[in-house]
This record gives sequence, structure tokens and C-alpha cells, in this order.
Amino acid sequence: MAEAKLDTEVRREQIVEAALTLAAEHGLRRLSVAAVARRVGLVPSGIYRHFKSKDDIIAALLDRVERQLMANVEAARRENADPLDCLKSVLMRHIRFLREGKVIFIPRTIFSDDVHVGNPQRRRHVLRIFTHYIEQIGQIVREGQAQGALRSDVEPKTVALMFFGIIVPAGILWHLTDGGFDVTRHALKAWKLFCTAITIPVGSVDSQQREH
Amino acid sequence: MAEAKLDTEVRREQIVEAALTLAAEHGLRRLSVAAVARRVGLVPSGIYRHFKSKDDIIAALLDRVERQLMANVEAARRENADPLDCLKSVLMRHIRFLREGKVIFIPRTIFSDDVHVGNPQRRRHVLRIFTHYIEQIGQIVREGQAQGALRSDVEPKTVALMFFGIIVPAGILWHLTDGGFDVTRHALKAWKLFCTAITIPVGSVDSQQREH
DNA sequence: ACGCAATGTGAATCTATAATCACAATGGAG
DNA sequence: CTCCATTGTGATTATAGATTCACATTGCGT
Repeated sequence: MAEAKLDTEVRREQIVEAALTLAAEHGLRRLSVAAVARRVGLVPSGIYRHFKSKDDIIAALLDRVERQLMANVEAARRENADPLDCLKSVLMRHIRFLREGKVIFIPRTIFSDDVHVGNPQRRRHVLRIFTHYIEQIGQIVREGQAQGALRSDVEPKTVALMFFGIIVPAGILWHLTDGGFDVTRHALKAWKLFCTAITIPVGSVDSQQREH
Repeated sequence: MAEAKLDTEVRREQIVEAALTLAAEHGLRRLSVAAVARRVGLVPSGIYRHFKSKDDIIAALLDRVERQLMANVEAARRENADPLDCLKSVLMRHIRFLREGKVIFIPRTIFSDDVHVGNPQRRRHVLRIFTHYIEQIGQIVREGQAQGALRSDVEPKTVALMFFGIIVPAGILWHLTDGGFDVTRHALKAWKLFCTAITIPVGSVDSQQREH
């Protein structure tokens, strides 16, 4: 079955990649060691040469998702000096991921029973990823506030969570309709609305200095 | 085990109720016929006197959730003439549900692999509930626009989805932290922000008539 | 009170899937 | 080239959970 013997490093990569694809496609629930093995071109028991258990695979998978998410945010920061542009960039990257079906499974995973139940370690893991992500967004917001581009009378965390709230319901619909819902269009419209909320309202005290 | 024989009508009620509680507690994934039976005071096979299959139970459960959601929205509408107040009322009701752990499992269900995978019928069912709900919210928004309380240059559906986006990420955090996240506080803050976005901006064309 | 239809039970079946293990093949270090 | 650690395989075990079925019990209509 296996083309050839490959180094554990390589196999681990392949396995996580396969698991990621399968999880995105069918959800964590349906993620079976057998399916992963088939996709990698191994026999089920072969998987255990490279991972201690299925849980182990999932942990590695979560780590990989975390890295992808963070890379996304960092790329957006690198390419955009303006905080508002940066946020929009993050948003659109997310949407692209969604459309490519690559990281769809993130919210699904986060909500998934598999995460919430039983395995407290995995739950903590997901919480860490989520928190980390929200903090990154919050940091961008904070910078925007410092620069006077964003209103300062709101907590960055609140803004960050609402930002996330643009993506998630769209993701739900995208899934439920099997891609029939135009996420990009929604994201753009929601973004516009979101901007109204987080930028400094015309005529407010905050904006006095701007108007004059 | 069973106290006494009960009518199917009664049993079906009990079974759905038990399934709802268990699903809220441990997620659909962990929802086993055996657990439901135990909670109702029956033996697993007894369940099949009242439901054809586990899928059947879940369908009934979804119907029940739909009714609860809609009842929630309708109550809010009944008690609030003003669209903005009405929306806030819906929001706070949701949050209360969240805190009571009663309908927590809705987003979890909606995202759950159990829904997305395999069973296209269930997926359509969830889509229907979701769409129905979003339409209700959209309807309130539409009324607000007609009354001139809300800005008219946004699609009600967009607003509705963003509204939903206030609740969902908060729900995620609430879960991941085991109730350690203050959802109520977040909802209030996010609501304030949300209002800024959806009400008519001061100085806009829309508001000219107001200012004069 | 009787009997039938509805309800409840316990054992058994069937399937899916994680995990283990003894054994086989491979390929790189020497 | 040879050996041995690494990697791969097939058979097997173990468990959990849905569903079925033959049989027991209950209680309602008459």
C-alpha cells in the first residue's frame, strides 16, 4: 500500500494534512484513523507508528490551525500600516479561507462536541487558540485607537468579538447552503456597517479635533 | 424501571425534553439513546416504542428548538413597539437562554458535524430554522427602517446576520470558559456598538429630516 | 372481569472504530 | 554488502452504541 517508507517527520506532516482536509470536509466527528490512513496511503495501524493516538493527531491539527490563523493575522499586519485596512485584510483573508474550505472547520471545531466534551485538555487548547486570536485582533484595534482612527470608548475585546461575529454567521450559512450563500458580498456589507460602529462618529467629542 | 406505562404523547414529550437537556449538556455527539432512556426512566429499547430512530428524536428536538426560538422573538415583538427595543429584547432573551444553558446547544448543533455531515435532511432542517430566524430579525429591522429609526442603506439580512454575530462568539467563549466569560456584559457593550452602526448617523442625508 | 392493544424489558445482533501486536519489508550507517 | 532500527502490514481485540426481537406487563374499552 505504501509507496515507500518515509521518515516520521514527513508522515506526521502528511497525516496532519490529511486529517485537516478530512475534518474540513466531514467534521471532526467523522474523522477516523482509517480514513486518514487511506488518504495517506497507509494501513490504519501504520498511523500509530507516528502518533500515539487519535487525540494526538487532533492536537497536532489544532496546532497547525493556530499557526495558520496567526500567520494570516501577521501577514495582514505586515502589509497594512493602517489599522482599519489591516482589519479588513484579516477579514477578507478569513473569507477566502472559508471559500477555499480550508479552515471552515475551525468554528465547527470550536463548537464541536468533540471539543467541549470529555477532553478538558483539548478544550483548553481551543480556548487558548481562540483567546490568542481575539487578542491579536484586539491589539490591532488598540493601535487604531491610539492613532485616533478608532473610537476609544469601547473595549478592544468587544470590538474583536464583534469582528469575529461578522465571519461566523456567514460561515454557518455558507455551510448550510453548501456554498450557495455569497460570503464575500456579505462580508463587504457587514464590514461597512462595522466600520460605522468602530470609527469615530461624526460630531462626537472624539472627533472634534478632526473637524477642526 | 418505568414507574408506569405512559401514553406515547407523554413519552415523546419526555424523550425530547431529556434529549434536549443531554444535548445541551454534552452535545449531540454524546447523545445516546441509552442516556436518553435512562433519564426518562426507560430501558433503551423502550425508546423505540415512541420514536422510529435516533434521527427521529433529533428531528423532533430541532422542531422544539425552532418553536422556542420563534416564541422568543414573538414575545419580544409583542412587548416592544419600538424596533430597536425589540431587537435588544431578543438579544437579551438569547443571552438569558445561554446562561441558563438551555439553548446553548443551538449554535453547537448548527455547527456540529452531526448536522453538516451525512444527513442532508437534517441539514436542510437546520437551514430552515436558521433562515426563518434570520428572516424574523430582518423583518424587525425592516420595520425599523420604515419608521425611520434605522438607516435604510443596509440590507435587513446583513443586519440580522450581524445581530446574530453578537451572540455567537460570546456563546463560544461562554462555553470554552465554562461560564467564566461575562456574556451579559459583553452583550450590552456589543449592543451599544451595534446601535451606532444601525441607527441613522448624525449628519447623514437620512437624518436631515430629523435635524430639521 | 376480560382481552386486546399499547407499552416496557432483557438479551442479542450488527456495525463502526480505536488500539495492540507479532511479523515483514526497507533502507541507511558502518 | 550487511545489519538493525525504522517503518509498514494484517490479524485481532475491545468497546460503544443503535437497533431488533421475542416475550412480559399493564390498563383501557366493553
